[in-house]
Order: sequence, then structure tokens, then C-alpha cells
Amino acid sequence: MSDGPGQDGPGEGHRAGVVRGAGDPERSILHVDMDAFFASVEVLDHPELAGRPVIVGGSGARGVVASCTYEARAFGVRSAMPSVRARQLCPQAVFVDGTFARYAEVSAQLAEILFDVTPLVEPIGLDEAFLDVTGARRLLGSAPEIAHAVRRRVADELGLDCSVGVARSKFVAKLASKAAKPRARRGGPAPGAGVVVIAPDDELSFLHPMPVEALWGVGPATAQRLRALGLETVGDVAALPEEVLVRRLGSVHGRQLVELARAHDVRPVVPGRAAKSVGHEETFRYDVVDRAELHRHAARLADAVAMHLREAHLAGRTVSVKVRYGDFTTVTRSHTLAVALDDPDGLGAVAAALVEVADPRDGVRLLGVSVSGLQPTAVAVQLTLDLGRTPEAVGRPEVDSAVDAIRARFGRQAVGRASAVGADGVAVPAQRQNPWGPRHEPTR
DNA sequence: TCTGGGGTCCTGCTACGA
DNA sequence: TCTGTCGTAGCAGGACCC
Repeated sequence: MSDGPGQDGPGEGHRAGVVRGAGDPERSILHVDMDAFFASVEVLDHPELAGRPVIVGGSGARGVVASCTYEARAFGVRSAMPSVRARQLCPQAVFVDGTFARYAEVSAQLAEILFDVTPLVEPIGLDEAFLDVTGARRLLGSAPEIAHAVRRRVADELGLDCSVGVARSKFVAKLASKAAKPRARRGGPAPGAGVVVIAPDDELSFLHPMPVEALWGVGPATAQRLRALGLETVGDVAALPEEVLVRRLGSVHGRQLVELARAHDVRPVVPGRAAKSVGHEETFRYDVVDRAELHRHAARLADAVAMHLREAHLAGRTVSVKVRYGDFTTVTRSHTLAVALDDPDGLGAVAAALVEVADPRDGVRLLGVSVSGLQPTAVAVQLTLDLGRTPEAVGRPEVDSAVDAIRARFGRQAVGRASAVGADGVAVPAQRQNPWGPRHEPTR
């Protein structure tokens, strides 16, 4: 992991140059965050939507809001909100399905602008990035000047708005960009500052009044635990002895929160971070209760993942399947192969074997297939040859051993070839009350 | 309100080999 | 030969982020 505080180990950060700590007042980090990105691109491409509440996301019964304009936010609409709820709050909103290829295209244009400033750009999703401009200042001016220049270029060349935070650490820069954002209000959004600069001396007075949710890594669950300790603000967390949080939240998480609350964030800007997993998941329009149908979905998802892997010239050893039932309980099952795969048949068969252990009779809402333990295809082929097998001969024996291993754990009846499921879709009878069985049966 | 899809990381547990 | 310990890998689940 290269994201944790204090973990600037050997890696991209070092290759990128001298890694400076948060205590170093010379470090200048920019966080560039596009304003309502997807929705703004839609308005850019469809000017007739300007000034109207626009919601990008699935408009069906199970869709959620991916992005929305500030005009929609004024009605209480937020990202990740169920579309049904969004429609209740803002019936006059224009719903758009979203064209992700177009957003990726604009994102690439944004990247070009940012890489003009410095090679030390760490993209976070399509619409935001960290820049370490420490070394660029001599050429381009002070960090705030660079921030304003970036905003101008994004507006001139892309026709879109962004907000920029400037600080000496990623954490504070990110909160600063948030503080620079426009505010939603009825009658039209109130423009934000556009650029907010937090000087080292002002970090604590900026951070400490914020609610605990402002800390990276604090979501609803952790916020509840912190509140149970009487901690409401970032300042409260900063004042707490580290051991107390370590006891409650674990060593890594506890330490990280206290460090962030004290504005200690030494994480470097890491350009070109490699993906660690590739996956594809899908929420069905209706809960799937038929095993054969589940198998077909598994094969289709595995095929999509395999295609993605091959496009990236990657192969992976660990195949995972995620099943979410109608009541939202979610289970995952995974299997690690001896060699990495990227072919749809091999991945599909392992996914099918893992899915086989699920009982779809309760209704499966979502199915996902992902592959981790990634390595470049060339390396995977070499390792395969080292094992004394030709690449062509790998897939099936690996699948066989995966199926064997799963049978050993869950019983002979639990696993079968997808192709073995009859055309009538007759399912293998469930073997246990708990369809996934015990987690740790003796295997050897 | 009732929860998408793409990910990352951490924790706790078990199994296994040295 | 048996047993305990330790490090590591694999697995499952949870939390979080955009």
C-alpha cells in the first residue's frame, strides 16, 4: 500500500523525485477537482440544459445518481442517492443516462492540461487529481498562481469549471478544494472561491472545527464509533492519545486518523499507479432466482473482465465472485490459481464454480466477477513456461484444479461445470442451510 | 431513502510448512 | 516422533472512496 500516511516506501514516489514530508513547508500540493463533472459535460454538450436541474445516472427503479448540477443539488439531490428519491425531491429534473466514453475523453483532455504543469500528477477517478508542483514553482510561479492558471486553462480549453485546493499535503489540499466549490442554492448556485490556499500555519485552525467525517477513511460506520467516544470534530480526534484510537479502530486505521487530524500527511503524489484488480459487476433489473440464468450472467461478466484484462495486457491469479441477495446481504468467494489467467473460458469456469455454491432461490440482486493478483501477460506466460506447460495448455488444467479445490471444500455436489447445468436450468440441490457453507472446512 | 459500479485497503481467521 | 511457535498465504467480510 502506498496510500497510508508515513508509508512513502520505495516505489513511484521515490522514482518521481525527493519525497518531502508534511512537516516540510516547501512542499506544494494541488488538488484539482472538476465541479459536477458528468453533469457539466452533459450541459456543455447540450447547451439547452444550462441552468436546469440535470441528473446523470440510472433512471430505473434501481438506479442511483452519478452526478447532478448545482441546480439539482439545491433541491437536496446528491451523488449516490437512489434515482427514485432524486425524482421525488426534484420532479422537474432532466435525467440523463450518461455517456462514460465522452467523460473519459474530456478527462483525457484535462490530464493533458495537468501534465503540462508537472509530470507529478496522480489522477483520482475521471474528475480529480493531485499535482505536486513543488518543482514547477521556479518555472511557473507560486503554487497559488499555478492553481489559478490551471483553472483558467480548464475553463478556456474545456469550457468547464474546476476547484483547486493548495496546501503542503494531499489531505489538506483535498479539503481546500472542497472549500473552494460553488454552493447550491435556490435561484442559482453561489460561485465558490475557485482556489483556496491553506498555509502551513493555518492548517489546524482550518481542520479542527470540521466534523469527523472530513477525515479520510471516516465513513458512516467509523463516524458512529468516533461519536460513541464523544468525538465530534477533527480537533477532538487530534487531542486524543493515539493509543485510544488504535485500541478502538486497529493500529493502521487508528494511527492514520490521529495523524491526519494533526495535519501530518506525508503521502507523496504517485503518478501512474498500477491497477490491483479488474472487475465487473451488475445489479439486475429483477432478482435472479434461476441457477442457469445466474451461470449465464457469470459467464458474461467473466468475459467482460477477460476482455478488460487483455486490453491492459494483464492476467490474474485470484478470481472472486460477489453475490448480493435481495435482502442486501453480500457474500464473496474467491479462489487463487497457480498461474494467472486472462481467457474468458478459464475465468468463466472458475467464476461458475464459485457461483455454483450460491443458492439463488432467495433471489440474487447483484453478481460480480473480479480478478486480482495481477501481473503483465508476458510475465504470466513466462511463469507458465517455468512450470513446464505451454500457454495453450494452461487454462483447462487450472480450471480443473480450481473445481477440485472447491469440491474438496464444499462437497462433490457443490460444484459442476456451467456446461453441465441442463438446458432446462435445473439447479444442483442446495446442500446446506447456509448455501455458502462453513468458511474453513479442512481441505487437506 | 434504501442503496450503482469501479476500485482499494484492513482485519481476523485458518491452514500449512519450516 | 511429537508438539508448539512463527511467518506467510489464502480467504471472507467490512469499510471506504470517487
